[in-house]
Amino acid sequence: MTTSPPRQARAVERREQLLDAAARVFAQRGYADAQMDEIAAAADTSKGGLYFHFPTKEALVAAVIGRAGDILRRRVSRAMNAAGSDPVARADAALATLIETLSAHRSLARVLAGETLGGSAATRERVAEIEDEFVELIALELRSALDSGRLSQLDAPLDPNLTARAWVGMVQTTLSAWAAGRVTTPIDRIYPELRRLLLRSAGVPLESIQHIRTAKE
Amino acid sequence: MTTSPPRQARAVERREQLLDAAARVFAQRGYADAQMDEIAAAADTSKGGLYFHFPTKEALVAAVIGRAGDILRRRVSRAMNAAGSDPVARADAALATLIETLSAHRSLARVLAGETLGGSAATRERVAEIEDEFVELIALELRSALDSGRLSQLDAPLDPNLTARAWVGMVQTTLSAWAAGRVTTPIDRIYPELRRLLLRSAGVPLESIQHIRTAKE
DNA sequence: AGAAGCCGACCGACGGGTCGGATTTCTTGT
DNA sequence: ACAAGAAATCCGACCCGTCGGTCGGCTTCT
Repeated sequence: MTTSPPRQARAVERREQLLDAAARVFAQRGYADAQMDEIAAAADTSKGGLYFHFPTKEALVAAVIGRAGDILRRRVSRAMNAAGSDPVARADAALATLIETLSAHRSLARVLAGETLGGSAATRERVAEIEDEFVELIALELRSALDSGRLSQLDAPLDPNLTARAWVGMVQTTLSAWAAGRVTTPIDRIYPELRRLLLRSAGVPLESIQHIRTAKE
Repeated sequence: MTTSPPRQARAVERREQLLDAAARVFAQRGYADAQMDEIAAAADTSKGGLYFHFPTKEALVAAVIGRAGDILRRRVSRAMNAAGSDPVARADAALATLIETLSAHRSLARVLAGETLGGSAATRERVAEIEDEFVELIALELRSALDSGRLSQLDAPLDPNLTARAWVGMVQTTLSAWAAGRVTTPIDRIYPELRRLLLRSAGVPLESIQHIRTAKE
């Protein structure tokens, strides 16, 4: 997929540094305005050095996006599993972790928010896929929550996929606006607010909403 | 088309045609991949002709985005005013109109969804501003709904701005996924679902949710 | 020594933008 | 009505700056 299988620890580490720098530059300039020279400079190397690790610019964004997705996915699923088996608690953990992670690494948030768009159609596709993965992840929990009967008091059964998508959109848009500085509310006030909105929209009884898990990095 | 139309009107009309073509191409190719030659061809003209009406590519996207925003804003506010003074009904009308309009003109949806990103930072800024305008529009209704006491039974007062932003995000993400074909649910099933989610998240009593306004252009 | 990693001057396609004219549309004088 | 001319609109070959990408050689590890 990349230039060569990086077996040496050193190469892996360097690669990671390059990805960090690339993520920063992409996040702040956007794909089109980010030039390979600039990324190389940001990583204290040269264009040649950069091209030793990544064959094309396209491949570089792909790697950046892929890694961002991996990081998020890994953290979120770990948190969900740690949260036990209650679907609501699991969904809650997912939300909290998402907010934690994205707020701690703004560049990650911006990369996923579309700053990397503008590349090829394939790039846009990749970002959309990651979004879809999260939708699927949430939809799964929703379905099992529905089965467990915790939200059964609703007038009509909700569509798990649509609801999950709407939730993801809510969180993504809000955090992206926050990352861009368009929302001045501090994150620790954003979290409970979003949490209430989400749970309430799904018809989770208010009692279950009381306990607020404190973010822990 | 046969006789001589008013002088200025002709230019305006042509400009409109060019914007239509540009919107289509931008929507389907994205900003970077859309070349001026292609847009010109899509409008049955030449690059020179295109440049007669728009000084730069940047200005062209700006115009496309601006018009998209104007169209949406105009339709939505008209629908809201037609809906009377009840905040919930007004918000509902806004949602319905948004969905109607965007689903009827996919290119409009994709332009606003970020297919035009990848240009300069100014372009991204412009799209964000339009989003902000809608957030403000909704937040206004929310505040007056709060004042009217229709959602007062909640445990804690909700933040109008944050809630409005979340709503906009919900709708935008869902419709954008729909426009890209990532959601197969037909729009007429998306609408009531979103509607329920939104209203419920704000704590609107279920009784008020019964009446579903049928889309009418 | 040999390989892995790195450098940076250089190349060349690509596409935004220009420009001198062609063509159409409107105005005006008769 | 008609022609002359002016103004508006359009055409497309060409220009040229901008990066993504290459490559031969240099440096640093094993």
